[in-house]
Amino acid sequence: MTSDRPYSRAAAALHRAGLRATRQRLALARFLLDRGDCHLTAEDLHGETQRSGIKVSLATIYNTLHQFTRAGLLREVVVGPGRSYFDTNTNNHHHFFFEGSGAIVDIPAGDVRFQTLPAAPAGAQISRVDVIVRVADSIANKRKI
Amino acid sequence: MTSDRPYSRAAAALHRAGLRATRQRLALARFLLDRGDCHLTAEDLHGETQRSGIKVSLATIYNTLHQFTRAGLLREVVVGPGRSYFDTNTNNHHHFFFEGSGAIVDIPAGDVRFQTLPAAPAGAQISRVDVIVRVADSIANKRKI
DNA sequence: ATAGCTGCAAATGCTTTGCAAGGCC
DNA sequence: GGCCTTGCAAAGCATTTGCAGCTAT
Repeated sequence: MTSDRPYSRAAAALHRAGLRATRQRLALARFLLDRGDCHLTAEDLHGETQRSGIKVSLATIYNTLHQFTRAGLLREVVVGPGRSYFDTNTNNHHHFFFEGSGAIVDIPAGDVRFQTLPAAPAGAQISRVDVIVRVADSIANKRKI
Repeated sequence: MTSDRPYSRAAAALHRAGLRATRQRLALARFLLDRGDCHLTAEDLHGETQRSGIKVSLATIYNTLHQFTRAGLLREVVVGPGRSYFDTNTNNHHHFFFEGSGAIVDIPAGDVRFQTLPAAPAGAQISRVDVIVRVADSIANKRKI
């Protein structure tokens, strides 16, 4: 099941999401799904596609990232104002955020277990619980947040 | 101890933070410290001061909010890209985030208890653990995030 | 054929900065 | 008086949008 060809994985994912299999979306899907868990900004992804000779405009990257997120293929992680990461790991898990470098690193779901969680407010239901463990790393100010 | 005059509370807080007690900072400190726990954007605060006839420029609001945050008088809460709230409650606690309306509401620290927390990565120490409970409210799209 | 996509560039929205004038200690 | 602050306006950055042309189905 994990041995599907990248091509069909990406195409299937798009099809499941009800999105047309355009050249750009296939390229981005393959870029994101082939790689293991990682965290990218739109800018990062744009840089990588360009370096790989794939022509996709930044606007399309943004649109596509949001479509993928809506389709459940990605998760958006917000750690600071004006800084959105898209996470290729959509399973339940959490994040370390390095305040000095601005990097984020996965925390496996099993490493965070709750003893108590609040009830959802009346008329609302919990859609997700995000835990961000902020850590102070020594490489302070390498990249300001 | 809670009966200090607002004036001295604000002035004392500034002094403790090593900030000069200027008219603007005193006004903002009083605005923020007198009010119970709440969550404001820079824009919110600017609107309120203006409505109260206090003249403070938006740039100064931003600078001051960050100075206060650095001094531990406020906490910054980030829930979406391009949306920073400043929280007047600096005690350990967490937040509900209403995806539909964009509102945030405190969760008392006691309502979230951990059974397991990950160890800090090598060479780093945990500075804070933020829990954001995202809830889907019915007022969807009142304010897009 | 046609509804849906893409790309560019311009627009938006939040936030920061540069610098002269003003105010606290 | 000297140095920190302020305010304005302009710059900056990440992200979104409008619209003409292109493309999967």
